[in-house]
Amino acid sequence: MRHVMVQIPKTPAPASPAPRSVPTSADVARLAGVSRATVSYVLNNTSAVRISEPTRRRVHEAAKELGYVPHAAARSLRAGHSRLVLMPAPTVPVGQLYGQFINELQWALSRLDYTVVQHGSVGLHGDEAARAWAELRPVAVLVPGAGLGPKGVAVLKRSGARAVVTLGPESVEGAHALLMDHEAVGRCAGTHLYERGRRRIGVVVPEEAGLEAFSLPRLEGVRNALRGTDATVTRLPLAHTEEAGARLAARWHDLGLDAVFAYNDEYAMLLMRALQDQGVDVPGETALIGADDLMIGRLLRPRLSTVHLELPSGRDLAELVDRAVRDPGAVPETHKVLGATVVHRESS
Amino acid sequence: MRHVMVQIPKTPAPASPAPRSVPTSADVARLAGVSRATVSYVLNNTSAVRISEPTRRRVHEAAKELGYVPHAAARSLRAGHSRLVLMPAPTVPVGQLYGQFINELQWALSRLDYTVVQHGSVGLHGDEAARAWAELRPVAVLVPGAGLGPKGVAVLKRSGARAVVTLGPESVEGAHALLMDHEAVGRCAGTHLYERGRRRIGVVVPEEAGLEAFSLPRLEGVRNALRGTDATVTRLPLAHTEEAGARLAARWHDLGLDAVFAYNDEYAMLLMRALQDQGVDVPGETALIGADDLMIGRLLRPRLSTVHLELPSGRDLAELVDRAVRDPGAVPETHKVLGATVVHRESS
DNA sequence: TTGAAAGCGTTACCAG
DNA sequence: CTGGTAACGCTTTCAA
Repeated sequence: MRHVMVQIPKTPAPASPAPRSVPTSADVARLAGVSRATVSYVLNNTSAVRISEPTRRRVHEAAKELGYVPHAAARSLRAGHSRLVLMPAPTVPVGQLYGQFINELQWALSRLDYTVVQHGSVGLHGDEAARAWAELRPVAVLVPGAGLGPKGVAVLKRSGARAVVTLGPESVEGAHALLMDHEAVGRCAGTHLYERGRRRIGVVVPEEAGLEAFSLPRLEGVRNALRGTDATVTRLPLAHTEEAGARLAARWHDLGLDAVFAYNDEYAMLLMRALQDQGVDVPGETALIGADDLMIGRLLRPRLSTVHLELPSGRDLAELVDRAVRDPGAVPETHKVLGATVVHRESS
Repeated sequence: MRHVMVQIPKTPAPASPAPRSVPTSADVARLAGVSRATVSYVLNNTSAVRISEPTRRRVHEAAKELGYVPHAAARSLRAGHSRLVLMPAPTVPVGQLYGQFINELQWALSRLDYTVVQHGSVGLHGDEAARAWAELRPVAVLVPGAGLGPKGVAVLKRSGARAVVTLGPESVEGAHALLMDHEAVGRCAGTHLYERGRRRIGVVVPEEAGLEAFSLPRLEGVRNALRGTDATVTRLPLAHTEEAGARLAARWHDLGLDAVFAYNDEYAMLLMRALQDQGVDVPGETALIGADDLMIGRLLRPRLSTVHLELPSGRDLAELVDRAVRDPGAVPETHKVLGATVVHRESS
């Protein structure tokens, strides 16, 4: 059902103060009785020019009185470049792990005097999105996940982006790459389960769209870990609903698995509950391991084994961006940044 | 420990193709052999002017060949306004509920031809942040939570924002308000627990910073629900860690509570686990209710009672924004938009 | 149907 | 130390 807004009457606004047009630096200059250049010098603390203290004060007062705010577009048009770092806003509900990383990154970049914006590019795909981003003439673009091709990188660079950094499974021609290879996550999990003596291993693959970029490499990682052994790998599609969990658990004995890597801790929790409701002993009958090392894993009984991911620090990435911006000609760097380690608890 | 990036050597870039400067509409015009005006007409499909088909083709081809992308700043500078809707990027790890809402909203706004960006304003507070936003000259600003005062609203409006919408506990002078009163959430929970016969009621208040805007109204709501009854309300500060949960549970018998409203489902899960580890029966000895109606609540045993929140639809909000932009003179609307209903499961 | 020119708000250069 | 002026890229009015 659509939520209907309930309007609350308010007293009419008190004679709105004449919708003046937006004040410009010229207005400030007029009010302060100086030239526009002087205003610019004062407000930007230009060190090449000395302005008398009384003049400075008059300018600052005039600016405050008018509520003057500089026009970023005009400024960067004149300057020929901006300090804007753009990243697409996440379109899928993203874990707290990633959210925290983004935050750290934003903080680190703003310390370096960049403005960070997340562009809500819903429905735009690949190079289409790249064009939309390019219109804002960002000095750098950070793109998590796949989806940006060499064409897209070229568009961005031709539009003045001095650094394009991808955070994803593989590097893209022309862009710096932070390789976050989720294959390693699966490999960790697979190896762990094998070492614990398990041989018939299931791998949960979320049915929710948009997660393939992570889930398929993780599945592949398990396959790679077990290639050439006597273990088998079974792909287990699973939607993140109670019913789907129950359905999967219902056919558990037919599946005959003795271990599962559950994509991440949230799916692991779902599956653990479903298995327990079904009377399947964890880890006795079936070992279970998740990934992402979320808090909920520690709260389950048995405590959930998991693959802990170590993302790069926001500061490191911010510095990479800054370096790339300062030296755009440099050969794109490629870094492996996804540390994956098993946290062995009770469920495996 | 700081994560160290591991560099992977790459083959040098193949003689980077002459770092041309970014192509402008003048370049397109030159290549197509027409004037800049014609380029603008063609690329914007200006209906007031008819351009011959061959010319159109030449312009399009030239634009594609150069990889021309229009300069948003120049465009909006000339136009005197932008189609940019700005919202601050969330600084605290935000629940999936809110994340989904943001996404829906972005989609709806882009359907209406707005560009949505989330501004990473870390460290900036209140009116300081408002100034930073104003520099981008957004046509509308959406601000969740408190923190924006009437001064901030004024700055934004003087900078040309035709709509300022707050989503928070109270309305702000001059801005449209979507009242998301979390007091109602607490009221629901308190009433529910009272009706279930509970009288000594604890309320979890997260110790994590940045959540006060939600947690305090929720606490207050419980107080309001129970004012004038024989029930007592005890404030329970709690950090979201296993240890903090165990510490709280350890003194449970001393506290002598028979019910808890746990701020939200995540804190409820933490507390439920700690209580169960301590041998406290839920709901027999202590009833427990969360909020936000997350998936994890359904997976707990006993299943977690919760307060379900109904946020406004992204479409409704997008339409409010659009209306406000089209008619900036209108009296600011104030809507109550937070539907709160108890979902009674097994834990209360 | 196309072209020339003005102007949006800034800043940097160069005279006073 | 300060003021005039040009230029950034684009759209739009007016003239051809």
